[in-house]
Amino acid sequence: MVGIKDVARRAGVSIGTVSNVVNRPDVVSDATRAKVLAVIDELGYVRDESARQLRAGRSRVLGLLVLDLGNPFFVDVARGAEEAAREAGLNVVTCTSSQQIDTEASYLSMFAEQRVRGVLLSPVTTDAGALCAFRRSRIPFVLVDRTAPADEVSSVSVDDVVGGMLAGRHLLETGHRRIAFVNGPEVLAQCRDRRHGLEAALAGSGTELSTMEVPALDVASGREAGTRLLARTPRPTAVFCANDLLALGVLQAMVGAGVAVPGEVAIVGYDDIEFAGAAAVPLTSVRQPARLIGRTAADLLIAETGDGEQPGHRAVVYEPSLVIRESTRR
Amino acid sequence: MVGIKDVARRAGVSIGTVSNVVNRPDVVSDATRAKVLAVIDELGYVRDESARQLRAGRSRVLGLLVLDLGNPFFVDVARGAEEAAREAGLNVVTCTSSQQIDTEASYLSMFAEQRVRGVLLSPVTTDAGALCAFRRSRIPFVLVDRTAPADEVSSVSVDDVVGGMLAGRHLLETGHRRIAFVNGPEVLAQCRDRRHGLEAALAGSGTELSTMEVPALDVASGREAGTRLLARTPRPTAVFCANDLLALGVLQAMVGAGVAVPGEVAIVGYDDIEFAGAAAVPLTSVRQPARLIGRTAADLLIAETGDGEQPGHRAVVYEPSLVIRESTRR
DNA sequence: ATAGCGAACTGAAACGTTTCATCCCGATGC
DNA sequence: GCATCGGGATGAAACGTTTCAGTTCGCTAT
Repeated sequence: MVGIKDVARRAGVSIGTVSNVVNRPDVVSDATRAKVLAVIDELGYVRDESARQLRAGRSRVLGLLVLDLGNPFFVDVARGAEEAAREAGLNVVTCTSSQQIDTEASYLSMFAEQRVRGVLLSPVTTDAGALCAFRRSRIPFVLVDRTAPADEVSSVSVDDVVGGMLAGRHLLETGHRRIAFVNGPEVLAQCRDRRHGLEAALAGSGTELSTMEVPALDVASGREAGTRLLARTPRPTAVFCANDLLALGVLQAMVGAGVAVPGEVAIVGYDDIEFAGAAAVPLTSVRQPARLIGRTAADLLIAETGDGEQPGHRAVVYEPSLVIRESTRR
Repeated sequence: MVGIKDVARRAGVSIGTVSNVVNRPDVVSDATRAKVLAVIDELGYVRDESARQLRAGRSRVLGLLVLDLGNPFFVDVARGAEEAAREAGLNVVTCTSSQQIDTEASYLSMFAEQRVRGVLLSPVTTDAGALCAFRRSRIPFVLVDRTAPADEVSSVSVDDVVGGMLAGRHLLETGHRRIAFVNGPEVLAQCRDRRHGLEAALAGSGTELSTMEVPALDVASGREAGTRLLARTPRPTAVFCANDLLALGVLQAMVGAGVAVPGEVAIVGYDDIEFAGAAAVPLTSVRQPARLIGRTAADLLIAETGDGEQPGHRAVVYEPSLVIRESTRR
């Protein structure tokens, strides 16, 4: 591998000069700069980021750890974060914890070893050891899609309780009194909060609510849940899913079994991913501003990693909104 | 930041011993090891990967650069690659070129600066400068979802010509004689090949084929293409899309306009992403073994980065298959 | 003529590891 | 009692940068 000293020798200048040509081209004379650049090109020199970073003490990358990249919601979050990072001259490396607490821990320690500039984290759970251990590394981080006391850490999230309530109220208004809630793992705060919101909306309405917890927030789990719901008697007249992926799965099961949606069963999803509108029956869904979340979180993080005075932590909470489509049309 | 020498001082041992505790615990006595580990825990020492890598000369990560992470097909490819990498004790950092040649170039040079162990690349185009420039870095790489002469570089792909033919033949067999092809940017080999396959299948059948090139392979572009197709007279009786995302968009436009699918217009997609089966009308699609592609590519790459004798390049080509669903049912 | 100045460049230290030759020392064999 | 051995620890070199205190040198102002 060709290094800076090969370039220096070949160009007949010192190592420091080559470094200057690369990093502060203005302090070196035109003639020298041209000569060095020519040699760099000739030798195909590429500077070694690890040496650079070792010297600098910190890197130019942000870590982003999300629950599931198979969920377009998080892909959009990632896009937003990348945009913001790019504007600040930083790179983002995106990883998936797959909702596994140990995968999360392993990626966090990888980030710590890389001396990442900061971390955007959509945590599986905030009270477990992995996060606490990471805290000790003193690397700044911002929680994504998850609230936290603002005196401890910044966070950007959407009010999931309100989201659950929006869905619940909408189902009440459309006349449903036997509702099933297909929820993801309750370790996830999102899932707990959405349930609480739903329950609050339904409270005192005399509605019969049954909750079913599935192991993963994906289409396959939704399909399975849908099949199980079909076997129930009496069958619920509406299904609220913690997630659009689950909702798409449930929908598939219904359509496959010849059950009319929304005629016999209404369905509400969550996230309003792009595919929700293109589904067998376009899905009513609780929309979250995914891209904005990613962007805001990255901005907050970048502000906290700045060398200037620390801006203090903030907890940004966005409001979700309900997008009504065919799947709950009366 | 606490370094190895802080640990050494505190534990009353040499730097080398601490390093041994971390990397080769067996060569150090039980007593010393325990003492050092205690200090590591107490001080919260995390080793600095950049220093480690600087010394080692190469990193433990593979770079993966795909065309679009918004496309679930590539998410699956990434999953496959990560699986394989994890088994080899390597990490994968995944990036998206968004089909922009300059974004691609920028990520490739980032990979080169990181001294990544190897790169999995789904290139925008193989004949442009970005790739040639990267070649000079001597970092091993494998092409993903793209063929190349096996004497130059390894590749893992699916036969897109066959895929296009499968779609074309199926539409012929289902009686269509006026077909529209909604294609992505023709700079992408995938798009060119699929068109060639389609044209080959239709050749001599007296079929009227019109091709429309859209700027991006996403749902929005599909929707737009669908709207334009609706305005045509006579309207095509079938639409083949270079991509499931496009197909979903076209489908949305059709359904939105009250055009019956497959009654008035049949639709065929490509990739068979999970959402294809859950669409408004379940999509007929050309399936590609996404996860297997990622896995195989990573395996090939890892073999090439091994220190042993070089295994030589290979070009793996998988066969696509047609999944027939409602959208082309007669 | 000389002091002073600034532009351009140099040389070496420092960053935090890993590795390897070396050293120490107690035990073993004769 | 002495040479040998080997487990265990040490110290320093090396990795490729960046940075910064110096050095050189041609110019300008006095």
